[in-house]
Amino acid sequence: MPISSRFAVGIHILTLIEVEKDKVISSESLAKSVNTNPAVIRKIMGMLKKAGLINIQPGIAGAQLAKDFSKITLLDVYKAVNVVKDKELFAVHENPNPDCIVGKNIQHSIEQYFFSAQTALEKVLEDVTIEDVVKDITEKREGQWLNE
Amino acid sequence: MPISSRFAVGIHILTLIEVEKDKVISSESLAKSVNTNPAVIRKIMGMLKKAGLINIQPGIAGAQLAKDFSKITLLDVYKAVNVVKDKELFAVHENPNPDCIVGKNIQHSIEQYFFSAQTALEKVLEDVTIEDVVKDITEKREGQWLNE
DNA sequence: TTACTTGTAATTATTATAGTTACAAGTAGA
DNA sequence: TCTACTTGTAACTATAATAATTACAAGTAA
Repeated sequence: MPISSRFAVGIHILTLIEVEKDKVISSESLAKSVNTNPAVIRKIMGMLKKAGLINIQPGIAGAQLAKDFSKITLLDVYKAVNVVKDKELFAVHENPNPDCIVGKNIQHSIEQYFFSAQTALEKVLEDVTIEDVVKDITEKREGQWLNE
Repeated sequence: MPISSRFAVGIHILTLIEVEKDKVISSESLAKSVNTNPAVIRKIMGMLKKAGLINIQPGIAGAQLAKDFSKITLLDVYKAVNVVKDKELFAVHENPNPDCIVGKNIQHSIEQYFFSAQTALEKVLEDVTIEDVVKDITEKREGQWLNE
């Protein structure tokens, strides 16, 4: 089962806030761009706010980035939207038989490789910022804008 | 949601077959070591066989590795047990709005980073073999064995 | 024949996802 | 204050994967 699309949607939200920073962004307009329900967007935005990535206020439209877009990494978003728990990208079977040499020691062995793999993945995400994503997108501008 | 424990169980199965290679290994004895149901083990063993990692025959106990344990990587197991589809570790939201500059281009941008991250993860798995896992375990031997 | 095995289907409980609806509560302009 | 809008959140749904379980046909070998 893939890692939840909350991650991709979180990136989408932050990117759109930056690209459309001269506009007032509501959960409604974001939902149209993402093509989902405003409540889904609000839930994810709540997570992004909690992580200190955006500023939003009850009752007031107009989300803002809480940091410069060059300082927000994909790893920040990934952690904010809670798609993968710390050190738990890979499930390990519970309670292998401790009376078996393999059952007794396999978890400790496997986990170190699983952690290495997860860390390698997260390192890649840490090296990409919202600025990179914004550049990918704006370099392809074709004059199409939301709410115009 | 974590990557299925089929992966960890697959590694456990191959490791036990190697460590106990002088014994006759059945789905029953493997199930005891893993601490699950024999039918679960048989299903995963079917996947390992299909991937050319083990040799098993209907009606006959006694699984064998189909390759030397130094030639079986964790990536081979990961692919065999089908826990992550090719290029689909991360879900991407479907159908973003093509009338929005962000919606139109975000997927292409995001996917390249997602693929890089997934590749980095898989590269780590490719560099670990069942031999490495077996060594981790046998270096900790304390005289405990299954079926003795 | 028997006692065992594997292969596989069907069923279940559990859990996360993603969407939907509804509404209380906050905000701001008229 | 009234109105129109917004956010925050709860409740509910449908869907899908996981993992365990049971059952049994079919293969194997003494």
